[in-house]
Amino acid sequence: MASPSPQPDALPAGEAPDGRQRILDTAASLFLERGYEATSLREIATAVGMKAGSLYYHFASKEVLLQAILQRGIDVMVEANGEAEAATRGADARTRFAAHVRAHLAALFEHGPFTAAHVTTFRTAPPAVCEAIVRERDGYEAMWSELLRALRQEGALAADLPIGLARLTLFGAMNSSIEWFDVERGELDSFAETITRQFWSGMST
Amino acid sequence: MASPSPQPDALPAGEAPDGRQRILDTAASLFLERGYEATSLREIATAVGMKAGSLYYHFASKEVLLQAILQRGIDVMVEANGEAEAATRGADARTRFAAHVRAHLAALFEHGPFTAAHVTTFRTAPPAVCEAIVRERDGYEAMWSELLRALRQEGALAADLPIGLARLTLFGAMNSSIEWFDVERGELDSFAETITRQFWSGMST
DNA sequence: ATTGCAATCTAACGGTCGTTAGGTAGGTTC
DNA sequence: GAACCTACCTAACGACCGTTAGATTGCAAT
Repeated sequence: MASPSPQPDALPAGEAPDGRQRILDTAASLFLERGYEATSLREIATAVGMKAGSLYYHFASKEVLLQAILQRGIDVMVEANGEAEAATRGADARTRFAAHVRAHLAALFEHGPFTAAHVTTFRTAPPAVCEAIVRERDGYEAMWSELLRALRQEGALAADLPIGLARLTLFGAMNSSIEWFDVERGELDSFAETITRQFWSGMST
Repeated sequence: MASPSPQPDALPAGEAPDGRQRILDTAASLFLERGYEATSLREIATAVGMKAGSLYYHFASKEVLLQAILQRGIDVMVEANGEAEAATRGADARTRFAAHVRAHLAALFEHGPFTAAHVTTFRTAPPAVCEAIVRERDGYEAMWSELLRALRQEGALAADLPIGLARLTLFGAMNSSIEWFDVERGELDSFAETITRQFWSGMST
């Protein structure tokens, strides 16, 4: 009979991720690429070098596996956001905004497939999984709303800016880059700067 | 043995959609809500009031059904875009831009679930389906790129605006509204105007 | 050497999936 | 009224799915 998950999610220090970690990485990649329902546990197991039944030593069900991945996706975002916050405390408004944009994109492209898999999978995830992680999700969105509200209060953003809608369009633009931005070919810094300028100053002359 | 599809896709004039049409509508809704893989033919058939096997009188396979829906999704977009083009010919740059934004959002929310299902389903659709519709998709995207290029040439958009990237972020922002905009509660006109202003003028003061 | 635990495999279970062959009811045409 | 066509239904097929119980392997501690 399968025992409960024996190890935490974050990999300890250096190298050689163990079985559970490799399952998480591989499954996140496959969920991102093909979707949750279209990916079978046998596919995941084969990619990891196991048999399907062995996955149940690490995860109680496919849904629990997805939940762990989506959870980790938020954790990556929140952490990147916190670092951007700390690194630009006291800086001018545009610099802070740019740092948060860059942090969000870094979570999507530079810290494994977890955040990207979260973004593409959440909407159609099983209800039980959504409910289990929706609180942290709301928390991350609230962090962004508070940032925009603070910038507006400083006079850097338009006084009549609808913050909720502005955040959603910004999220939509950044998250959609999963579908078309190739982190191997483009520089993330210049990409982040372009998106920042686009939203900060608009497209018109 | 099932015969080939006996009727065209567009409903003729007035009322009472026939079997094929109701299958398309229902399947598009379900694909949009739960995703393609997560929706079974038996679910679709039950929702339409049929048995699963009967769907094969109208569609040769589940993939062909999806392809018809995605195709229709593009058709709706292209048509809305063409109307916006015709209705604002000769108008000033911002008016034309706003009309195209409004047309794209109308395709998402006011002409059935086809375009929305297209946007949410295309990325993870079976390769054969993607290849079958990618040409028309590219065509629609080219229409937008040409619009932005024309506006830039008129001097209405920033001379150094990266058109490809600007189009992608705009698409990302508009299409993401599928996840959060409720057409029952909000007015589409004011929503379109807010997004237009956001991209045209930016958020900063 | 023996015990014990962690991690994986084997082999199968019931269920659901997309799909198909063949039947059938009702309307239209000759 | 016989033939035909349209639009469904019935019943099943094989494949694959998530999941489980129990066996197995290898290493660590005793």
